[in-house]
Amino acid sequence: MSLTKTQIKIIEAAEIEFAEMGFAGASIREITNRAGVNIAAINYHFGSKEALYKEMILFHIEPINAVRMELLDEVLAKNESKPLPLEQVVDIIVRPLLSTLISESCNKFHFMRAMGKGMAEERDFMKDIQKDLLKDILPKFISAISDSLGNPHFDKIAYGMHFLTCSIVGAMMQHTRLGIVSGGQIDLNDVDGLVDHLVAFISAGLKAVSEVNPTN
Amino acid sequence: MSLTKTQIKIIEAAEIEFAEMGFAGASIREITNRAGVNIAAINYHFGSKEALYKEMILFHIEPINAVRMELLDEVLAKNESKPLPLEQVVDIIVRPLLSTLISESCNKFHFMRAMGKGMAEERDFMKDIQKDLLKDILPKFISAISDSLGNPHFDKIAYGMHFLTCSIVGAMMQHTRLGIVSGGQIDLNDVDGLVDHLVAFISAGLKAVSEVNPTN
DNA sequence: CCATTTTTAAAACGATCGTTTGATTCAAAC
DNA sequence: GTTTGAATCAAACGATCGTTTTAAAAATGG
Repeated sequence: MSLTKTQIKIIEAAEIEFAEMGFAGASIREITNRAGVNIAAINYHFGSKEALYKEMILFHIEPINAVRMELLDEVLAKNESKPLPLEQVVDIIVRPLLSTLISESCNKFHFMRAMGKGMAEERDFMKDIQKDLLKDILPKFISAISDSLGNPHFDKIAYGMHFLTCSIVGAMMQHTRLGIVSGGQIDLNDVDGLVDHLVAFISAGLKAVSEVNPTN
Repeated sequence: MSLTKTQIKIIEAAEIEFAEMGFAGASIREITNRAGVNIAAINYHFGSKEALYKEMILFHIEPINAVRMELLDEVLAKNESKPLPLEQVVDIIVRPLLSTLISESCNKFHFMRAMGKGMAEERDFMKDIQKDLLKDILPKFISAISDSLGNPHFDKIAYGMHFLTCSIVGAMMQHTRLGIVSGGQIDLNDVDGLVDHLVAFISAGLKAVSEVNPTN
């Protein structure tokens, strides 16, 4: 689905409103006012508030997921059957996501927060979006991570993937807090610094999880 | 502030509604219906929807923070000036929280999700609650963690505390997803399993973050 | 240039929101 | 038993919600 200019204007306004108010708290009128379009434009162009939210997510994430898949397939092909270094797999999950959303040309801080909050929502249509986004890539990355960790007990993979998701969603949802806790010392636009540290955090965490109670 | 039976009834109903709908999406009428009280009861007993949310948080978290502080002071006293093992500090942050909220006598899954979502909100009153909750204990734990890590560059502490918070908030907010990603194999009531793995994940992650770019 | 479709516009829809009012019930104190 | 204050109740407050309707405007294709 290719989007018209009006649709993109609405999506950009929606990113701000959803980021600040969450899905339920966001106001259709606030979005359309900010976008400079009529109130009816959202229902005309998208069908509903829910559909607008979904389109906003897909608009940004689908290209990112395509890149992720391509990168993973590429390094898997290079490595044949050998397991990849864990850091490499985690990097492919994290870097395309954050470096796309935090770039000098256009910072998508609002979208990051809006999406992070959405991933935490429990409404049915939110879960459907999450399933749509993950159904193709999640199994492949779980498999690659499991191989990298030496195929530990499945519980370890489940715990690890859970914490990995929590870390990434949290880093997106609360990105601006990184500036606060650092007293302004960390530049929110320093995507390489963020990714390097987040990949290190997650990778080391996954390894440690896979080694808890090694006698079990 | 000690709470009456009616106030506790309302808070317990609010936990469910806030967990499922978020703060903005939660309905006063739904909460009071579930609690079996009149619509006006919330404003009579708490003053407002916001005040109810704040009281719900404090009701559960203040005792937990007291336990955390007591445990930290205790082990710090035992250890005199020596830095504590990192795992021990992280354990004191995580275990009192989760073992209080996930107990056989009363599972506070709803509250965990409600609070997790609240910590991710950006409304001013939410930020005020967060500051209230953290202002006494956060500096002490930051100091202890920094010591445990050998007092690395402050950026590492900032990144680490940020990811630590993301992991804990995520684990609370999305606790039920742990059952889904594990295909039901992980018991959501197994608080020791959750805490052991989460502490291992965070501790290893913190160490790795403090060692990123060791030449800098 | 006309016919057709697409897009925008103002206005109102019914529903629900958090809160307040004012009367009533209840329990404890004297 | 009376009084006093707290607690509960039904009802309504004004405001805002997402959505729909109806009509005008703009754009498109022949």
